[in-house]
Amino acid sequence: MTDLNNFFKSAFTVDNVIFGFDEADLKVLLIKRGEEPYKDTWALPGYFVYPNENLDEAAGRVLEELTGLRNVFLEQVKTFGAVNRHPFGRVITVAYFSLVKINAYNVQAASIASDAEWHSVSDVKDLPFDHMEILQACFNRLKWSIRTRPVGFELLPPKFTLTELQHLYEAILETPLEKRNFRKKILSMNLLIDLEESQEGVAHRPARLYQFDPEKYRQFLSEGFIFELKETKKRDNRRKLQEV
Amino acid sequence: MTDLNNFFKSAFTVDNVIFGFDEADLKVLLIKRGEEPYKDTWALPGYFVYPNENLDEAAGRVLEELTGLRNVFLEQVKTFGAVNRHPFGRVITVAYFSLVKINAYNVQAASIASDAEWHSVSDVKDLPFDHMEILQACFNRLKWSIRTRPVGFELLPPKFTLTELQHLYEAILETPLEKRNFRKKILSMNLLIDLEESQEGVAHRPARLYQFDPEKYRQFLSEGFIFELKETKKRDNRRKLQEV
DNA sequence: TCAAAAGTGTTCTTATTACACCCATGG
DNA sequence: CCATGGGTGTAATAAGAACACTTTTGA
Repeated sequence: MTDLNNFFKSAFTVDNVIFGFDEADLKVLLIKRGEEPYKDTWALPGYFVYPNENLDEAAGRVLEELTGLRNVFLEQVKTFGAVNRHPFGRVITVAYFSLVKINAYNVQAASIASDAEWHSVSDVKDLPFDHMEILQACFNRLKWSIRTRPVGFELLPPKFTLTELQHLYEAILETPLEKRNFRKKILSMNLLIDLEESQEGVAHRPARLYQFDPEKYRQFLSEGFIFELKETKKRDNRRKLQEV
Repeated sequence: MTDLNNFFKSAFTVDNVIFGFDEADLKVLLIKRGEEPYKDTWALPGYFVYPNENLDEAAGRVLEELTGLRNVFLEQVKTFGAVNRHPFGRVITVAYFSLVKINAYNVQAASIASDAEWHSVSDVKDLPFDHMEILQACFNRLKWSIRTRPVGFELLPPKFTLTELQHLYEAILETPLEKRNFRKKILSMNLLIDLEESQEGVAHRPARLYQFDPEKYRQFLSEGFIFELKETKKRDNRRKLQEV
C-alpha cells in the first residue's frame, strides 16, 4: 500500500461567490487580495479552512469577516481541484455561493483584503486562479435555483414590490418577462403575503408591498418548485429600464 | 499571517455512489473495504486523490478499477469535510455519483476492495464514515436529475421499452405514474427514436423498442427540462409488480 | 393634466389529468 | 381462448401566452 503520509500534504480553501441585487443589476462582491499570490488583484473572497473547522463554518467565517452578516443564505456549489490551480502547492477549493440583501450592511475590507467592492456580474471578465470558472458555476447555479426554489427573496429587502421581484428574475435569468403572466404565476404559488401597504414618495401610482410567507418558503425550499415562464416578445420593462 | 505550512497537512479522497437499475429496483455498488479503517465493512468505493491527479480523474479511476468501465456518466455532487469524519486525520471527500448499465459488465473487486456487490438502495441502512449521508445526498441528486435532464438513459440498455423507462422513473421517484400520461409526456419531448423493432419471446404483446436521440440528449443535458407528472391514484403497474 | 408605473380582464391555445378501452402474443 | 402486458382515444380541466386596457400617484 502507498504510504499514507504522501497524501497528507495538501490544503483546502473555501471561495465564496457573494451575490447581491441592486435595483436593476446583479452584483458580486470581490476583494482586492491582501496576500500573495495575486496580491492587489480583484478576486473572489476565500481562505484556507482551519484544521478545526468544518467547510460550512469556514465559508460562513469568510462571509462574516467581509460583510458582518451571519445566518445568510449560503450553499455549497462545487469543488475545484485541478492539479496546478494554485501556485503554492496542491490546494483544492470548495466554492460556495451566498445571497445577501445588498443594503443591509456596509462592506468592510476584512483581514484577508485591502479593499472590497460590488461589481456587476456582467462586467467581471478577469479573475485570478480558476475564479472565473467558479463564478460561472455559481451564477449557473443561481440561475437554476431561482427557477426551482424561492431563493430570490434572499436578495430583496423584507418588503418588496412585485415589479422589484420581476426585475430580479429578469436580471438573473437574463431575459425579459411579461408583467401580467409573471404576476399571475408568482401569486398563484401562494408564496407571497400581501402587506396591504404601499410604497411612498414615488412619482407614479405606488406599488403594493409584499413579504414572503416564511412557512411556504421553508416548504418550497425543501420540496422545490418549477417556475417556468416564456420570455416575452414585448420588451416592455426592459426597454424602459435601458432608456432611462 | 498564519504559517502556511499548517495548512498543508490534510488529505482528500473521492467517494463514488454508483447507481444501477435492475428491472425493478435501483441499486448501488458497495465494496467490502480491503484497508483500514473499517476493514471488511461494506462501504462506498473511494480512495485518496493522487498528487498529480484531478478530482474528476480520481473519481473515474475508482470507477474503472471497480467496473472496468470508462466514459460513463459521472458527476460531482458535494464535498464532505466534517472535522472528525476520518479517524486518520483531516480528510475531506468529494462525492460523485455515476450511472451505469448494470448488465454491461461484471463487477470485479478492485485493489481497494476484497469484494464488490450491488445492493438495493432501499436496503442500505448502515455505512461507515459519513457514507450514509453521502448516499442520501447522491440519491437526492439523482431524483432531481431525472426530472430535469435525460440521465435516465444512462441506466438503461441501448434499446429499451417505454414500460422499462417508466419503471425506472417510478423506482427513482418512488411514486407510481399513470401509463398513458407518462407515454404522452415522454414522447412529446422528441427525445426518443422509435426503432420499429419489438421485443421477442415474451408471453404477451411484444413492446416496441426505443433508443434515445443522441442529439436531443446532448441538447437537454445542457439546457435542462422539466419532467413533471402527478403521481397516479390508480396503482396499476405498481400493484402488479408487487403481487408477482 | 400628463407622464410613469401599478395593476386587471380576457381570449386563445396548449398541456395535464383521469379514465376506459382495444391489441398482440405465448402457453 | 385467455392471461398478460402493450398500446391508444378522448373529455374535462388547468395552465400558459399574448394583448389591451384601467388606475393612481407626484409634479
